[in-house]
Amino acid sequence: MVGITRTHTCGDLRPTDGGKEVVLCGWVATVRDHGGVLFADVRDRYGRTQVVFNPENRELHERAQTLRSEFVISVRGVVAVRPDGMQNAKLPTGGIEVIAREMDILNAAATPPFEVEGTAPVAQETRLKYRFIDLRRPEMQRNLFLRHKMIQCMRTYFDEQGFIDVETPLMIRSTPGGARNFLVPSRLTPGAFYGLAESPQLFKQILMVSGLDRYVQIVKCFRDEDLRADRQPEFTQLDVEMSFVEQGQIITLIEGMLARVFKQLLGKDIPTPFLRLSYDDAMLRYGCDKPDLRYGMEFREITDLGKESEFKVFRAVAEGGGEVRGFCAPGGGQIPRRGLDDLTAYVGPFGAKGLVWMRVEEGTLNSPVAKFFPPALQARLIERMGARAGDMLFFVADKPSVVLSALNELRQEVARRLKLIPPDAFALCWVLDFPLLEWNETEKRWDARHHPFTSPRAEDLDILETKPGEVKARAHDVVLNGVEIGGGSIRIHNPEVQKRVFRLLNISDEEAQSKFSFLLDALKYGAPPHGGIALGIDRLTMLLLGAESIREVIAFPKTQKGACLMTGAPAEVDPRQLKELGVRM
RNA sequence: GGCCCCGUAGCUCAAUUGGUUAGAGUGCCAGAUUGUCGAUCUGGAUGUUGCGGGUUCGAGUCCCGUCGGGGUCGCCA
Repeated sequence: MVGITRTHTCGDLRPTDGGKEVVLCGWVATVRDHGGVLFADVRDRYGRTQVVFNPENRELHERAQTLRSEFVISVRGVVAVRPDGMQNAKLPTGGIEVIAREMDILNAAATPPFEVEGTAPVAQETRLKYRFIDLRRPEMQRNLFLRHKMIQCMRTYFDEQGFIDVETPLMIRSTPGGARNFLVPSRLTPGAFYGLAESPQLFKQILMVSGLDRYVQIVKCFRDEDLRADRQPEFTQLDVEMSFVEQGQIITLIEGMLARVFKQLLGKDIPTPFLRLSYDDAMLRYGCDKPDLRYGMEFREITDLGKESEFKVFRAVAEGGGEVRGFCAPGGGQIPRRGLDDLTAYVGPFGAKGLVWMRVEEGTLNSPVAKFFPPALQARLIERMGARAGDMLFFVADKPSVVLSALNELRQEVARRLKLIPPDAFALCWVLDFPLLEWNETEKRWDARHHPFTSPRAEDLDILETKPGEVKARAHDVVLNGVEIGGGSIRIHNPEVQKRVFRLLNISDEEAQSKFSFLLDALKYGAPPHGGIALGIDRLTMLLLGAESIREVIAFPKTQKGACLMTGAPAEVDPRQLKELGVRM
C-alpha cells in the first residue's frame, strides 16, 4: 500500500532530488508501454512527472499495464536523474523520472468524453456538460489560478488602503429600472418576492451613511438579461465605495490597483495615470463610449471640405445639417476593391447609406469620387486626415449619430482586417462626463444612463429640469481594449437632489417613497458625500488572459440560454414546492 | 424578440452537382514492442448524419418545422 500521503506534487521534482524516495498522487495522463519498460505520466494541478515501471518487478509491471488515461493512482518510487539525451526539455520535471516501487490504483476511470490534453478545440456543449473533465485541462487550471491571484492581489491592495470588506444581501427588494431581476418567491409571505441583487449599489451607499468610510466587496451580481460572450446571468464584481471623495481619488485608487494587478500577474508596467477622455470626445474621436485605444484611426471631420467639393453627396449632407467624418487607415491602400465592397456592405446595417473610400498616393487621391475634389482640395484632405501614401481614407456622410456609429464599427473591422491590433497590448483609459440621462424613445421619457443615484455635476443643477439632455453626470467608466471593465460615479447625497432626479425619471414621489424610502431616509440622517465604482472581475480576468469569452474564467458558466449543462439547471420543481411558495404556473 | 453560423463515429473534421457500401485523424479495444515522452508497428470495433416532416427514382447534402450550441442586434440603470 502506497496510501495517499504525498511527499511531493507532480510539478516539484528536479535533478537535485535524485535518489530520494517519494510518493506522488495524480491522474494518469498517458501510458507508453514498450513491452518491457512502461512509462506513465502522472498529472496533478502542479505539473506532470514521468513514472517508470520496469519489468523486473513483475507483479507491479503487470498492474501498470492495466493503467488507462485518467486513472487515479499513487506511486512510491525513487527519483532518478535522467541521463543525457533522455531529458524532456518540454517539462519542468523533464530532468528526472520516478522509478516505481509500489503503485496503488486509487480509482479507475471511464474513457473520458474528450482528451484532457488534446490539442483540438472541443465543442462548448461537450466541455460544459463534462466540466469536471474540462477543468482538468492545464489551461483551465491556469485561468482559475490567475483569477485567484488577481482577487488575492486586489484584496491585499484594498486592505492596505484601509478598506473594509462588508457582505451585503443577495436577496433584496426588487427595484424598478435597470436590469431585470431574478425573482425568489417568499414562503413566509405568500405572493411576495425577493429580487436577486443586480449589484450592492444601495447597500454600499447606506454603508457610507453608516460611516464605514471605505467599503470593498468581491460579490456575485445577478441580471436576468440575454447573455453574450462577456455577459453571464451571474457574474462577479469588485465593488468599492468611499466617503468624502471626488472622482479623482476614486480614479487614482483604481489606477493603482490595476497597475499592481498587471505588474504582479503579467509582469507588465501599465503607465498611470491612464488617458482620460470626456464622453463627448470619445464619441467624436471614436464613435464609441468605450474606445479601443490599442490602435489609432481617430476620426476627423471634413464637413467643410466636403462642402467645397463637387461631390454631390457630401455637399447635400453638409448643407442639410449633417456631417462628413472619416478616418485614415494606415497601410489600408492594399485593401483590394473586393475588400472595399465588403466594408461598404459591412457598414450598411449600421445605417450608413454608403462608404466613400480614397486611396492615398503621393499627394493625390485615387477614388471613384476623386474627380470631384480638385488637387488643392485633395492636398488639404490628405493633410487634415494625417494621411501618407499607402493609406486609405474612409468617409461616411449622414446625420452625426449614423456617421459615428457606422465609423465606430468600421474602425474596429478595419483594425482586425489590417491586423493593426498589437498582440499582448493593454490600452486603458477613463471615460468621464457622461450625460446623466438618455432619452428613451419607446417610452418617451428620460432614463438614467448610469443609475438613478448618480450625481449630476454641480454646475448643471440649474438646468436639470430645463435642459435635462445637457446635464453631465459625475460618472466614470474604465475601459480596457475596447471593453468596459468598470464604472461608477459620485452619488447623490442630498435628499432634495435625489427627489428631483427621481421626478425627472418619472418616478413619482409616491413610488420613490414606497420603494426607496430607506434611501431617502438615509440621506436625511447625515449622508456624507460619497462615490465609488465596480469592476467586472470576469471580464478583467478574461482580458488579462486574452480569452475570447468569460466562460473561460468561470468554473461553472451557463450557456447562452442560461442553462448549466452539467447540473441541468434550470429545471422544473416538484408541484409541492410551488404550493408551499404559493406560486401557481 | 430579430439576424447570422454550427450540429456526421467518444472527440476534431471530410464526404464533388442530390447519386454505389458515409470516410480520415485522434481516441478506444486486442496483439507486438526495454528509453519513450503527441512513442512506434499490426489488426479490430464504433454512425438514429440532433429530432420530426416534406420534395425526389434517390437526401448527410434541398425545403419547412423543432431542439441544442455559438456569435450578434435589441436588451444589459
